[in-house]
Amino acid sequence: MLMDARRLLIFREVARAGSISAAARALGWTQPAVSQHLAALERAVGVPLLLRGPGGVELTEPGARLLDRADQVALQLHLAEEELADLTSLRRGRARLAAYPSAAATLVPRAVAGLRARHPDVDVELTEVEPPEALGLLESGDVDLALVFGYDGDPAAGRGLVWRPLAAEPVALVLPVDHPLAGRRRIALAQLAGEPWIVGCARCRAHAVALCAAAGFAPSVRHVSDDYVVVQNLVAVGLGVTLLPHSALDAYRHPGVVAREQASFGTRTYGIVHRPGAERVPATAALVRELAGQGAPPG
Amino acid sequence: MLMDARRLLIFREVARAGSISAAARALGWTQPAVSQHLAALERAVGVPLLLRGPGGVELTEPGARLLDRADQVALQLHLAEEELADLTSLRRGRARLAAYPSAAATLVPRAVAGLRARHPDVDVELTEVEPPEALGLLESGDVDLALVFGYDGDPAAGRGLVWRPLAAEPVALVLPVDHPLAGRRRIALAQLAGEPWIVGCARCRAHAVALCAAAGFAPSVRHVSDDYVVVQNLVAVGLGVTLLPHSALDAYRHPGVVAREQASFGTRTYGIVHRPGAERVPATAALVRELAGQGAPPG
DNA sequence: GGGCATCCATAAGCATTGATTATGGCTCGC
DNA sequence: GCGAGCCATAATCAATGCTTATGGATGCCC
Repeated sequence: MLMDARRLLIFREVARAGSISAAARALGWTQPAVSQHLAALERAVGVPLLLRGPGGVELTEPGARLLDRADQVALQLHLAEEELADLTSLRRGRARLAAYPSAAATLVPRAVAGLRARHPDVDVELTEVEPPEALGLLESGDVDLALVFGYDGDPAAGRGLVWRPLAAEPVALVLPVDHPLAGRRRIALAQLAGEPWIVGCARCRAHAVALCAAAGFAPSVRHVSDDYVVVQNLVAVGLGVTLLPHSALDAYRHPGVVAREQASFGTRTYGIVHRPGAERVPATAALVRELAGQGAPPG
Repeated sequence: MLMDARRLLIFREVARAGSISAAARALGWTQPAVSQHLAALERAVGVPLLLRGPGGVELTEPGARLLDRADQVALQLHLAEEELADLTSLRRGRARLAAYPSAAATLVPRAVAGLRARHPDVDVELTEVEPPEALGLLESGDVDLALVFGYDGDPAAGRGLVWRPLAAEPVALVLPVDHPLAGRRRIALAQLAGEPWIVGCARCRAHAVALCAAAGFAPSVRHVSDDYVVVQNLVAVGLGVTLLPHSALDAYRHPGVVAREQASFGTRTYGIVHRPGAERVPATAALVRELAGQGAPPG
C-alpha cells in the first residue's frame, strides 16, 4: 500500500515551517499532534527524515528527497482543486448531446448559442440521431444528454434513465396545397382512408397507424422516410399525406403543402433523457437549462 | 486546505476497478466503507465524480479530470517510496564528512574506498578541516559527520552533538636524527626544556604545554604549524622538537627525524561526531561503519 | 415474468485513529 | 542558574471510519 499522503503533507509543512512547533501553529494544532504524525511517518518509512535540535529541525538526505515528492503531491492536489473549480463555475467543460433531426435544426442551435454566449469555454458536442439510438448512446456513455420525443408516456421508461419532458408539440396533418380537403376547417382522418400515406420512424408510424385505427381504417403506407424535407416534397407532388410534428414544420416548410394542427391528431412530447445524477454535472446542467429555455440558473 | 488525498486514492481505485464493490474487494474493505468515502469526496468537491448504475460506475467529466490528478499523486507516492528504498538499501546516497588532515590522509581514504567498493553509488563528500571548524560545519548542517580528535574528554561536549570515540593513538616525541637524545631508550621531557618547540593547532599546543608543565618547565615555542609535513621538515633541519600523533607520522615520515612513542607523552583520541539521529541515516551510518573499521553492518 | 444476483445507499454500532492536555528532558541565552 | 524555546512521551477523550444490517433498483435467467 502507498505511503500515507496526509502525513506526507504534514511533513512538508514541518519542513516549510522549520520546526514542529511552528508547523503545529500553522496547522492550528498542538505540537504533540504533529510530533506524533512525524514519528509515525518516520516509523513507516524506516529512515529519519529530520534531525531534531534546539531551535528547530533540519532535513536529512532522505527527508530532502521526500520533500520534493511531497511538493509534487501538494501541487497535484492544488491543480485538482483548480480544475474542479473551473468545471464547477463553467469556465470550462463539455456536454455531449444526442438530438433528433428536427430538434437539432431548431431548438438545439438556439440552446448551444445561448450556452456559448454565457460560457464560451464550455463545449457542446452534438450527435444527430433518432431517439432509440440516442438512448443507446446514453447507455453506452457516449453522450451525456439525449433530446428525444415520444407520443405518449416516457420514452426512456424502464431503462434506468431519467426522463425530463420539456414540452408537447401539436401534430399536424400535412396535405398537398391542391388537395380537396386542404381548405376545410376541420378534417376527419376517416376522410383520408383512401389516400396513400407517408410515415417516418417506427414510433411515428405507430402513432399514425394508431390514430387511423381509432378513426376506423388501416392506412395504406406507400412511402417511408425519416427526413421531414423528403416527406414534405413527396406530399407536395401528391404522392401521399402524412402527419408531422410542429417542430418539423418549423424547421422546414415546403410551399406546396398545407399543415393542419388539430387536437385529434395528438401531440408529440419532447424532452431530455439522462443518466441519474448527470443533471448535477455543471456543464450538463447548463445545457439542460438552455434546452429548457431558461438559460440563467434558476433562483 | 487541500483535498483529502486518501479519498482521492480511494476514488482512483474505484475508477480502476469499475465499481464501488470491486474497489472494496480490492482494498480488502466492505462496500459501504468505500461508498461513504466517495460520498464524502463528492460532497467536498461539490460535483458528481461518477454516475452509479447497475453493473458499476462511470466517470463524469470532472471525475475523469480528477482521476488524472489522482494518478499523478499515486505516481509521486510510488516514486517517493522507491527513492527512500534506494537510500535505505544504499543503492544511492550521500554522506558529507569533515576530517582533520592526517586522518584525511590515512583513515578516510581507506574508509571511502571500502564504502565505494560495497556501495558504488553512495557518494562521500570530504572536507579537510581542523576539528573546531569541523564541529562548526556539523552545527551549521554543512556536513553529516566530523572526524575529530581530542587529547582528553569529549571534543564535542556541550554542543548538542554525539561523540563516538574510535581509537586512541599514541603521541610521539619527534627529534632530528642527529639529536643527542635520538638514541636513548627512554626520554624524559625535562631533558628538552632548553629546546625550541614546534607546535600545531591550539589543542595540540595546549597538550604540549600541559605535558611540559607536568615535566616542570614551560616550552619555548618557536614555530607554529598545523602541517605535519612542514613540522617534520623543521625538526629535520634542527629548528626544534615537537610532539606528533601516530597518524601524522603514519601519513608522512621524514627520513631526517626520529619518533619516540611513550605512554608519558599521552594519547590522542580520535572519533566521530554527529548530530543526534544522524547515525540512523543509512549513508551516514555506512560511512561510520567504514571509519570504525567494520565495513559490514554489525550483527 | 418472477426469482436471483449484483449493484448502490443509508443507518446504527463500535473500534481505531488522532487530537488533546500534562509532563519531562534538553539546549541556549540572559 | 533560571527561563524560554525546542522536542518526546504518556494518558485521556472525541471524532473518524470501518463494520454489520437493511432496503431499493436494475438486469439476467429460466
